[in-house]
Amino acid sequence: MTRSKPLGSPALTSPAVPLRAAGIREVARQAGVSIATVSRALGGGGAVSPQTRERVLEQATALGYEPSPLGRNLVRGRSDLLGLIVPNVSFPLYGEMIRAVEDVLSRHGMSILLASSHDDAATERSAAQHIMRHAVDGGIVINSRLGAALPVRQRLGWVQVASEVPGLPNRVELDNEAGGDVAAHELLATRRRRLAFVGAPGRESQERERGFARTLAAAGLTYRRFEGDYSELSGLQAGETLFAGPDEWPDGVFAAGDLMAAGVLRALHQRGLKVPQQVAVIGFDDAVIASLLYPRLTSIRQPAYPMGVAAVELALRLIGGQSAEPVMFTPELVRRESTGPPD
Amino acid sequence: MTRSKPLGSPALTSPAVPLRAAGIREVARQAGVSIATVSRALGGGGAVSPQTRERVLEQATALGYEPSPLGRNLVRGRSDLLGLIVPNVSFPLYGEMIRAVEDVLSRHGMSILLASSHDDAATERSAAQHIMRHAVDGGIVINSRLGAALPVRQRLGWVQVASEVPGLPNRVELDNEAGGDVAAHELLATRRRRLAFVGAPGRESQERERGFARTLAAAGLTYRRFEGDYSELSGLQAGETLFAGPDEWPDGVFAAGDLMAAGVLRALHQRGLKVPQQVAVIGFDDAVIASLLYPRLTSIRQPAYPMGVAAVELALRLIGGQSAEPVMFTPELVRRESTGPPD
DNA sequence: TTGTATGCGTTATCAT
DNA sequence: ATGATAACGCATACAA
Repeated sequence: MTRSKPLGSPALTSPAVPLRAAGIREVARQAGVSIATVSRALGGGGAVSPQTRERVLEQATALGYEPSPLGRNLVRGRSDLLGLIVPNVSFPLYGEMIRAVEDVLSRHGMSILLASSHDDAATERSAAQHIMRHAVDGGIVINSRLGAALPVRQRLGWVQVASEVPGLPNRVELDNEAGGDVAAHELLATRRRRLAFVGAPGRESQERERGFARTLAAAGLTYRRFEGDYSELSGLQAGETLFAGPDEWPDGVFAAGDLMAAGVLRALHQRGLKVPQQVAVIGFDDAVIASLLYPRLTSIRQPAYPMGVAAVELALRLIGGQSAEPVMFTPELVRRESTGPPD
Repeated sequence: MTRSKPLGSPALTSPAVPLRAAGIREVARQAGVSIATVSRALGGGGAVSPQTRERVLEQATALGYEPSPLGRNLVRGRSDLLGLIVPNVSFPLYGEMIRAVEDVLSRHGMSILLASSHDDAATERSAAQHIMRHAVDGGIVINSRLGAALPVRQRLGWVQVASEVPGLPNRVELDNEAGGDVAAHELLATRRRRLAFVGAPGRESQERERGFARTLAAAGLTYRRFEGDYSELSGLQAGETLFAGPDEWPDGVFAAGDLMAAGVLRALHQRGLKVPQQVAVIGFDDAVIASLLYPRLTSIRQPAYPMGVAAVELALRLIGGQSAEPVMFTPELVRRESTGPPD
């Protein structure tokens, strides 16, 4: 990347508007009332005579007055802010969740304070502290590495989504095992018998494999396995390994992530194998890329948006002092072009 | 998606820790000093005797005290918050920018307040107001539809990235025209002569096309064009249209976005045309998906992360009262498998 | 070095 | 219906 010389516009440094925005007292003075009345006229709380409210509103808009959230929050004891900690902002799945959180929140007049954990415990901890320094009313942690060790007051209304540390009371989860189960069923239903699994480190992949393995075992089948790291490259390597020799190629592959499935597809292209005629491939997550691949990838959908919605609602309920219970989501198969009858 | 029954954990409703966190007075009392001394001991501002500081710190940690950001912000007149308005959180390119902003910000002890504009002027306006209600020190707007009409006090240190409304003094831009130019050069260099452009509404696509057209004109060439909407589907339709008849197929296509390029690739697959042997394809943005496509897509890279960094730094400078000038970035060609010598 | 006192901008309580 | 005033939690100028 290159940063060329600055554009021709003049440097911007000095303010173009009054240094100090008008405060409540100024409005009160101009309107000839007390600050208490101004607060009532605007806040909608108490009773104010129509003509007084009229005058106040008039002066308020004239002076461009808007209540300071700082002062307001100070006295109310809350900030209308919700913390959100995600492993990686630029990962599409998390983007979906963020979008969900934001959509719900904006309906409640709240905003979201964002931070990343980079899948690292220490970073997550400092992110949480950072966020709490802003007096958020609550928060959501996605894929927490810390779990209960999070420096968070439980009462604040913090919710964990797909936490790496299970067992917390206030959480939103995905039934990964059921996902693996569905994948196995789809492959079996399309008459695949020589199966392979491409996994990755971490609890989620393990759970997906467990469901996969259990269903295969029930059908009297085993499978080959390859350990990747959720990257496309590791999927490519998996594919190259699985389809190396001339003997006994798998005719069905289940990858614990769409990126790895993409890698497998690429290996298959390079070997000149037809998908799904010769080999069926199933991914996990159903990220946007799934439908962009060639052929379009069948995947186990992780309902990111609904999970995000559930998480905020849980947090909001907690903040409101209401009771709340954990929620479990079940993934669903999204059938596309990479599975189907063989040959 | 399915939401199954709640998990077995007990409902969580009542606080597990002291209702009210210890305040500065409590610490002062326990340490036997005044609140002013506590403030100094912790804030690092004034001078405090070592033993006093010792005692204060001791009590502070013992009581689990942490200064309220609300009170602090109120008196300091700033919040250490930066607003960030993006069109769509789940769009990878914006994800990159968000990541950049966050990385830089965290180094300055600041946090980011996020909102989406959904590429809609009204939504953008309300998002901005929402954000400003939290007394942010400044902000960044990506792809603003409002431009100078943004309800933002210039002095606050707001920066616009790739604004739809040009001419603002505090902005970060991409030289789209140069990008189109580079694309044209790459196609010409690989001996393509029957070219096509797939565009979309908006200023950015126009600029990219302008650069493309100018360079082709200089070579005495024209091109066919198709108007899409940045979606894969529109790219697919473009491809189907361009390669419909038996006559005079293009041998090089430049799409104003990677998604549309993906659509073109798919159309080419369906027609059984070889890329790049028969047709070369170039996308724009170099989003993550570019290298996931088959074949891997050559694209004009929009340096999202560096642009994000530049934007925060600009904002930070503005907030600090320093002068700042607009910055222009130049896109670069990322050569992959979808271009190269014909046949 | 430490304490006192004031102010930040608002809401809420209590009189009037 | 309206006004005076006390918080809210902290930082800081000033006095000691």
